[in-house]
Amino acid sequence: MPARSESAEVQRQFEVIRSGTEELIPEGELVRKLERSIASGIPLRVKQGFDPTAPDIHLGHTIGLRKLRQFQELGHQIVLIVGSYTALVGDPSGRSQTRPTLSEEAVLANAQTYLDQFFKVVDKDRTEVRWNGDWFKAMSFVDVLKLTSRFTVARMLERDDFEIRFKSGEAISVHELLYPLMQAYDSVVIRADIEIGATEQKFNLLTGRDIQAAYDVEPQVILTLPVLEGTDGVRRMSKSLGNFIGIAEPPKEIYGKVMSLPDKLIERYFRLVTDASPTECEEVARSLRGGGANPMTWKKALAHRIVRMYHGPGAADFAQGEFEKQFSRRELPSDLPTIEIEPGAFRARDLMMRAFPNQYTGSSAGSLFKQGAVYVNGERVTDVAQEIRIGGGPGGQSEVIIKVGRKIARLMPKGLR
RNA sequence: GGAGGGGUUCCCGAGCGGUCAAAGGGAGCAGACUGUAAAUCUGCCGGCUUAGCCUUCGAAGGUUCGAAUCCUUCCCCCUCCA
Repeated sequence: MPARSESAEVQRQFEVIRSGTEELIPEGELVRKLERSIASGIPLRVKQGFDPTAPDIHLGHTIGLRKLRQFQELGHQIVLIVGSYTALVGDPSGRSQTRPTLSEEAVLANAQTYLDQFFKVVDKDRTEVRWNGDWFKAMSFVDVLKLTSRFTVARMLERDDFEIRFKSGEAISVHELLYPLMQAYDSVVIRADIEIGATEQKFNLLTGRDIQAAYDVEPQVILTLPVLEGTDGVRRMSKSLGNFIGIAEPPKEIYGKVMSLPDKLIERYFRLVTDASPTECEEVARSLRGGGANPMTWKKALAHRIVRMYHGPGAADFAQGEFEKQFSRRELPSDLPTIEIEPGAFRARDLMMRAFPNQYTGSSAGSLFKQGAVYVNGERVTDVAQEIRIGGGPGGQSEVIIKVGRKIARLMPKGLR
């Protein structure tokens, strides 16, 4: 290949890699790695680690996964590290508290679910999956001492999370200090050329460079990506905060959650978690800023797009149709959850609790009645004791629709139909 | 090892013998308004067979008619000294 087209290719790849990133450190090293890779035909090894602490991949994770996908399309080798051992420590990043450690079994159980979801975004056939337990399990205490001697306490405490916790008097367990070193050591073992992660991972990623150098491995380039805000519009998307949109969630659920996002996140979501081109994103931004367009219109397009990416166009159309039906026209959803119940007379509150099993305690259900949140067959019911008859006898209804806030369910007598 | 401070309901944080299921804020849920947006206002916010009762203030004991509040022991966290 002539030198000119090689350098053009380096330039092209560099631009793709840099797009959408927060930081790329150091850029010069990336250029050199790309030059060497393109000249030799040996792909770069691009690493990202995941701790299988909770078995749901959400849109926040997809930012990194989509970047990995880009690397695959550029012909590079993706290495996914399943943090089977690091999960036992718990990443202190962005934490104000020590994480509870998970049992080994729980970690293994989560990992498979995780991988299935990874491969909705990255190409499974072009991915190397490594479990870091494979090497950590084999390490002796002497090996651990060797690793820990390569880093100093002062440098570790420079790290923002630790510094804040330390100064504010929060507990930091010694084993948490090991986390960045473990992640760094992963990079030594797999000889990572590039490691990607969210911005809060910067310290861990940089530690990887130092530790690699200490083990005579060429340091990795680090690439950080923006952190996605969750459905509350403020805090980072996270399962434990309950503000996440999981890619394996049902289409209607994803669509609905996207619609509940604050308007100010529409453009950001388009840019960070959809396959919209930069030109399209620009158009969205212009339209929103211009003030002419109803933000809801764009949000619906966003919701449709995200559902389509993970469940296909049919599901996206369905979710949109259902949304319009249920929330715009206030009609019943076509897949109304139905619960069969033995015929008889019920107090309204008991019936409501039967319609939404395990969701309410007697007290919370009672207060919802008081607040006028409960509708039975379209009529607001405020008396918890109001009698409702289901099925056979006189006054017995063959179908009762109960609506509580945004939730809705149908009760039918057993044996009918 | 020594000295001191602290552990309160999902989170922060008041309370320091009865009037405490425990102020206030945040989060959450619901109602009004709406576009399942934002802002605003209102209500709920331990549980139950709900004008009453039961369980809660790190754990276990104890004092008292009565304890989140006092005492004892234990567990945990932090600060300073070594």
